[in-house]
Amino acid sequence: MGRKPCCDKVGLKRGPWTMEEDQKLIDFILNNGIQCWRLVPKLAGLMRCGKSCRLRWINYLRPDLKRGDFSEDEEDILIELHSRLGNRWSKIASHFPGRTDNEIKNHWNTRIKKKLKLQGIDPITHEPIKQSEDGHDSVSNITVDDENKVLDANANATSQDKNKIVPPSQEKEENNNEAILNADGRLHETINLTMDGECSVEGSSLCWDAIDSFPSWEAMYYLEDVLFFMNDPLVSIDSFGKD
DNA sequence: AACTTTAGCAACCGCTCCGAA
DNA sequence: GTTCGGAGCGGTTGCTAAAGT
Repeated sequence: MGRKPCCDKVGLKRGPWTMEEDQKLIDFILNNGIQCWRLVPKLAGLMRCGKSCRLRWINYLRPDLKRGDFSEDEEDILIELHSRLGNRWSKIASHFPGRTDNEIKNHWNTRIKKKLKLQGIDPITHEPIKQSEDGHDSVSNITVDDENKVLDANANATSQDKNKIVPPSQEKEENNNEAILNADGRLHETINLTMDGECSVEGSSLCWDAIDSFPSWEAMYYLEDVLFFMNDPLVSIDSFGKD
């Protein structure tokens, strides 16, 4: 006996969502919450499969989504995380509150891959691209001409050393569990970053593992503040955040 | 102005994981 | 231990707008 499909596809609408559909989904979830995605379209009066509703909500309709371009700092952190976690987009996304795995994946594939190649870094291995004799690198399709563009770009970027991308492989330490996220110049304490992508602060129970479980920007600021005060012996973590 | 190519993004597909029965 | 169903994930596709010719 074959497995039942996640939904009866006959008669279901596909393709881009309309504003009315969006509104129905938002109204339903805000009023009822999410118990079972399979039931959501039925109860919300949508001719969509539950999977489609889930995707639409997570990637587009959630109220806590942060939309807009990625900042330089976000890109740096993304590159760093990708070098450690690979294409585990949901794990990576859990470090970017308000960003979705889909958004991060798209941004990586359309922009950062290109950016790294222009910098002579292989976006898969994060190692410097080796040049073969015919003028093409051995890993991707970068040509000598592209390399010249890199040199030009670097020449123009000398004043932006702060944002210079260092291939993570060159800065990896012996202990892979330790990552220092110092993109903003303040967040420089040690964070435990496991191979599973879980992130936690030493001595604290703050930990998240997926987009849906990521608290909010407040939690991120809280984490940042905890990290800031951790060096201060006069401040107890237990008392932090209490009024 | 018309056509073609490219880039960016939303959405879909198929698979795996995990918990419940 | 096995099966089933729901949720989640990553790869891929397809549409649209912008850029180039």
